[in-house]
Amino acid sequence: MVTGSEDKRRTKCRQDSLVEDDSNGGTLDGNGPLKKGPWTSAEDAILVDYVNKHGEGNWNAVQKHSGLSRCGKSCRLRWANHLRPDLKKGAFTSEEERQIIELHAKIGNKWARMAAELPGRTDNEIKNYWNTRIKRLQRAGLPIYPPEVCLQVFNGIHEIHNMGTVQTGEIADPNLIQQDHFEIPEVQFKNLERNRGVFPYSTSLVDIPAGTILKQNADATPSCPLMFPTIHPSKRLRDSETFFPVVDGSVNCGLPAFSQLDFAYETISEPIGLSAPYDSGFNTYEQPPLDVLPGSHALLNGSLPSSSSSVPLSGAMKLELPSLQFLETRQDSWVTPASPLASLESVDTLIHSPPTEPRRSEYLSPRSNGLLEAVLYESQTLKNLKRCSSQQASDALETPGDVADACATRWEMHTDPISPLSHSAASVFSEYTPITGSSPDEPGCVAKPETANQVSTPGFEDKMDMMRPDVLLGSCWSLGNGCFSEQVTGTETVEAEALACEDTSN
DNA sequence: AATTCAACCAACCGCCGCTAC
DNA sequence: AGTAGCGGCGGTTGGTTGAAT
Repeated sequence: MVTGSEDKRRTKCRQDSLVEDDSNGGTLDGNGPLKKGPWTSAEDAILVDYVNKHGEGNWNAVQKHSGLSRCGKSCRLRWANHLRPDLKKGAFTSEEERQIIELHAKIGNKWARMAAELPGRTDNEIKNYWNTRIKRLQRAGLPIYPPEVCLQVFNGIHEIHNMGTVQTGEIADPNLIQQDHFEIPEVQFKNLERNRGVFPYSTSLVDIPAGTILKQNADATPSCPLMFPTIHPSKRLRDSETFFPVVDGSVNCGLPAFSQLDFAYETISEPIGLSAPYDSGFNTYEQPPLDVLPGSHALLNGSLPSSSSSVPLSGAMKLELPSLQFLETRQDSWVTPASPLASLESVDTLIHSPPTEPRRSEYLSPRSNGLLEAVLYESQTLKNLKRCSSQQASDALETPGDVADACATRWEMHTDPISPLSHSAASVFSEYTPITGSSPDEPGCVAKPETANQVSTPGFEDKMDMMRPDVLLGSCWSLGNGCFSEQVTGTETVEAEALACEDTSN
């Protein structure tokens, strides 16, 4: 029985090795079927001889003229990867490794382009090296990019944004690579890493049991966020589909990466501390990590994936990160309309998620709108907090003491001298710890499932509540395949009401 | 000594873009 | 304009090797 894919494959093989058919079937030169597998030295000699005589190219003619029972593709590959005289053998040098990392940070999985920058090296070689490295770093829970590269790339992006433009699409001119044009939104650089470095409680994010969706996202967020390798448009959707595979056999939110990681929205205006952990074993980068956090991860985890990464998060490593769609649709909820993120839409229109409550971006984040808004937000938060206290005092599920503790905690979090206006990703996630339902840093208690139904008055307060990451997170989760169902149950209510508020206010 | 596992490597596969017809 | 062939690219797979247990 021939499956569709098999049939397709046959067709493809026929196309790819048409010469083979011609020679074996048509001319039937006696070579028999095309050979596969490792090349022998004799075959190598034949191929080298042929190329020396006829030059490179016209690979399908090799079999005809040399009697080699290899398809043109195989010949080309063999020549390019092993027989070319200008190939550099041996392990990568430190300089080459550094180049690879930098190039990957800039252009992603463009192996051929990278190979062009590394004379004597092949794309396959670089690709293998990178994949191996990724696995190693992933296993070690380290980010894939060292701090220097992060900073370099980040600066490049800032330059771009400062110029009011965002480089999108392919880098047509290889020289542009040197100019640090990237395809990744700036926001990618700011998420977890900053929070990790600033918030003492941010590490709880990575304390989430490995393999959870949160971890996946945390992993997907380059702790030293650089960029996401360019994915072929035709593959992006496919990648995004697989980017959130079943994790630990239980979690499959069916969401593209960044749907949660983006909740590590930035809250600090300080210069980004791109002090990401790095591969300490990487000899090119000797300085110690500036901010090594337990549980930090490489860009692609899980099997980056793929990512990206296209690595199924759980097994195969996807090296590509998926779409930015949730990054944009969710994170921009915390980004001012003037945020450069908006211009990033063009980064990859294919990956933008369509119906994801764009209205939420209408709510300005106090974290991104200056001190005044921040003060207002804090004021509002306090107001909500008081309301929350009174509401919770009557909540049979909690004792008065619990309420007091919870609110005290919330206040503490909100008056955090370090980041009075911030939610760390960790805090966001911790809010959804089903144990108590209390949110450590929740400003208005609104997202708390038990109290969600108490938020019935549309208005500014509710808007503010909806701006809260836990609300957004809940709505994001609610898009999943039932994962975090407990939380979703509560948040869906919030979200519904939030949307109702939005409708009302609109 | 046997087994397991990770790292490495080579090769294949499928898709895409370009070009010639 | 449509199609087929070709070359190239990126992802993936499978085999080998060596270290660890």
